[in-house]
Amino acid sequence: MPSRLSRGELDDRQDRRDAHHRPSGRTHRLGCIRSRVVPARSHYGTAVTRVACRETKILSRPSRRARPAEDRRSRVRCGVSAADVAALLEGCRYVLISIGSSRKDTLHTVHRSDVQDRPAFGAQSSHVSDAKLHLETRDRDPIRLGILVRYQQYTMKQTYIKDLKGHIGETVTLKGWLYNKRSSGKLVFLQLRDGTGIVQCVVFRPNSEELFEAANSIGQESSIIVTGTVKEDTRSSIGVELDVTGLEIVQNSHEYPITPKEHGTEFLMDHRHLWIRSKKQHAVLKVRHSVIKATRDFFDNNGFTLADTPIFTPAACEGTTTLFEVDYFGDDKAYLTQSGQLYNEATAAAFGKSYAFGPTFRAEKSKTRRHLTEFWMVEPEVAYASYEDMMDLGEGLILAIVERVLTDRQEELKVLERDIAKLEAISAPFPRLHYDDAVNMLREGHEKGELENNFEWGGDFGAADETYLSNQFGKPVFVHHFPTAIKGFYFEVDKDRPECALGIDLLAPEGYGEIIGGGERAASLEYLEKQIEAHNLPREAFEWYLDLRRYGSVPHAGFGMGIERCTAWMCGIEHVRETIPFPRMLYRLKP
RNA sequence: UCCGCAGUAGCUCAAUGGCAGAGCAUUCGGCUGUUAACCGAAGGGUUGUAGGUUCGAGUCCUACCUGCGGAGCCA
Repeated sequence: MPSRLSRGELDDRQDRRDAHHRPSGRTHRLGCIRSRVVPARSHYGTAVTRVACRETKILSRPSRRARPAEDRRSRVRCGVSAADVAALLEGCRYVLISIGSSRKDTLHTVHRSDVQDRPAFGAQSSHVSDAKLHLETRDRDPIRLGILVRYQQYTMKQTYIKDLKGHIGETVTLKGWLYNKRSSGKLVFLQLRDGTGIVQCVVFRPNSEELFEAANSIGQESSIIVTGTVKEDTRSSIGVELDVTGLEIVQNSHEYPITPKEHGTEFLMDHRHLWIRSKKQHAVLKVRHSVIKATRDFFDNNGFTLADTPIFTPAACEGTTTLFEVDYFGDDKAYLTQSGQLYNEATAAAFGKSYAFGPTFRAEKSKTRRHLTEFWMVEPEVAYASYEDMMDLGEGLILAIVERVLTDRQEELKVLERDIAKLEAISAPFPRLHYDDAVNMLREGHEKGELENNFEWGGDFGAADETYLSNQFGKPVFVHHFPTAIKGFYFEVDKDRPECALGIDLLAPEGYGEIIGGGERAASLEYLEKQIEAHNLPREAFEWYLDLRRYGSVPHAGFGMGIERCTAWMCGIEHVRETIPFPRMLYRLKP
C-alpha cells in the first residue's frame, strides 16, 4: 500500500523531528522515544507513521527469510540488510520497530531484550507488509532498540472517534466496525464504531455512485476504513459527523448474530465474544478498567508494593470453602487459589505494605447475581496495622474508586443510565457498626416488619440482612467484631471478648452486598496452632505460615475487595456477570 | 444441593386441546436526514429430548436435558 503522505511531507516531518529531539541518555526505552517524538495527543501509531513512513520504501519488501548479520554493529533480521538499516538511520536517530500483524506487538516488543531472542518475525499476511528489524548499536549513539518500520494500514494518520471534535473541517481516516446502518434512496448512514466511540458517517449518492453502492453493501460489524470530512452537526449525539469521501471494506460481515433488537441473557452470554462490542457492555468494561486503574494507583501511591500470590496452591486458605482441584503432575494435587491472603501476610512482613491483585477461584455452587466462580480480587496487607486501620484504608480505597469513576467515566455512566447522585453521595466517613449493634438493628427491622427473618446473634448476614443494613445509611457501611465461630481460623480476637473476631466487612449500598472482607490476623503462634487443630486443617501445609509467627510476628491486618462486585455497584447493573469480559459461572465455561 | 420459573423461525415473543404466527435479522424493491429509521415483497419450523393421555397435543401428564431467579456460602 503506498504511503499517503508525499515524500516531501515525510522528509519535512522527519527533519523537524530530528532537529528537536536529539538523544541525550545512554539508554532509550520506547517511553522516552514516544515522549520526545510524539505530540501529547498522539497515539503511538502517529509516531510510527512519522518515524517510519519514509523508510517504508526502503523496506517495502519484507521477507520471512532472516538474513545473517553483516556486521556486528547492526544486526538485522527478517528481510532487511545492514545497508538498508544504515540508510534508514541516516538522519534518523530513532526508529520504532513493530512486529507482526497485531497492534499489541507494536506496543510491547520494543526493548531489545524483548526482541532479541525471538526467531525472525514472519510478518507477512494479506494486509501486512512490515519489515522487522533488530538493531543493537550504531556509532556512539546508544540506540538499543529494535524498531519498527511501518504499519501503514494501521498507523497512517489514524484518528479516533473520541478525538473527532478537535478535527472539525479536517479530512480524517477512521478505522473500525460498522455498528449499524440506515439508508434511503440517496443517503447511507453508517454508524462507525472504533472502540473509542461511535460516529455517524454520511454517504451522499450524487457524490459517488460507487461509494454509495459500497456503503449499501456492507453488513453489521463489517470492518471498514472510512475517510471523510469532519462536520459539526447538532443532530449528532457527539456533536460531529463525517462526510464520507472514501470507504475501504476490510472484511464484509454478514448475518451478525446480535441484532439491534432485544436478546436474552443466555443467547448474549453464548455470544459474549461479540456482545462486548455493544454499547452497554463496552461501557461496563470501561468502568471496570477505571475501577482497576484507581485501585492500583491508590495502593501504588500509598507506599504499597505489588507482590502477587500463587494461583496454584497446595491447600485451602480457609478449609471450609470449596476449591477447584487440579492434577499437578500426577502425584500431587493443587488447588486454584481462593485468596492470596496467607501469602500476603508473608509479603507484608517483607515489604511492610503489600498487595496482590489477581484472579480468585471459588467452586461454590452459588447461583446468584453476586457470584462468579472466577473473579478478581485486590488484597492489601499491612504490617503493624489493626482492623481499624483497615477500615480507614478500605474507606480511602472506595473513595478513590468512586472519584475516579465519576471523573473518567461520565459518558459510560450515562450509557448505563446510572443514577450518578447515588455515587456522588458517597463520602467519608463511612458508618462503622459493631456486630452487636448490627444485630440490634436487624432485630428492630424485624419488629418493624421490614425484615422477614429475626436475626440471632452468632449468625452470618444473609443477602436480605446486608441490604437492610446498607439501606439504613445510603453509603457503604463497615461491620466489625463478627463472631469468632463464623470466621476463618486466622482472625485475631478481641481480648476482652474472645467470642468476637476482629474481622471487618464493608457492605455496599443498593443491595450490592459485601464488597470488602478482612480484618486483623492472629499474631500468636500458640493461638494459631490451636486454631489449625480446631479447624481440622493439615498442620504440615501451614508450617510456612506458622514461620511468620516464629520469626518476627507483628500485629497485622488486611482485606480483600472484589473487583466485579465493586464494578457492578459503580455501574448500577443487576448482575456481576457483565462486569468481567468472560465470566465463569456455575454452568458457564464458554466462550 | 434445595425451592420456584422458563424452553416455539437466526433473535425476541404470540397461539381456549382444533390450519404454526408477528416484529427484528437475512435477500430483493422503494424513499434526500435517518438515528432500535420507515414502506412493500420473499425465503425461513422435527414447538428442548423421550414416553404417555386424547379422534386430535406447542398446549394436559411423567421423566430427563438446558437455562434463569432465589436460598445456603462468600468478594
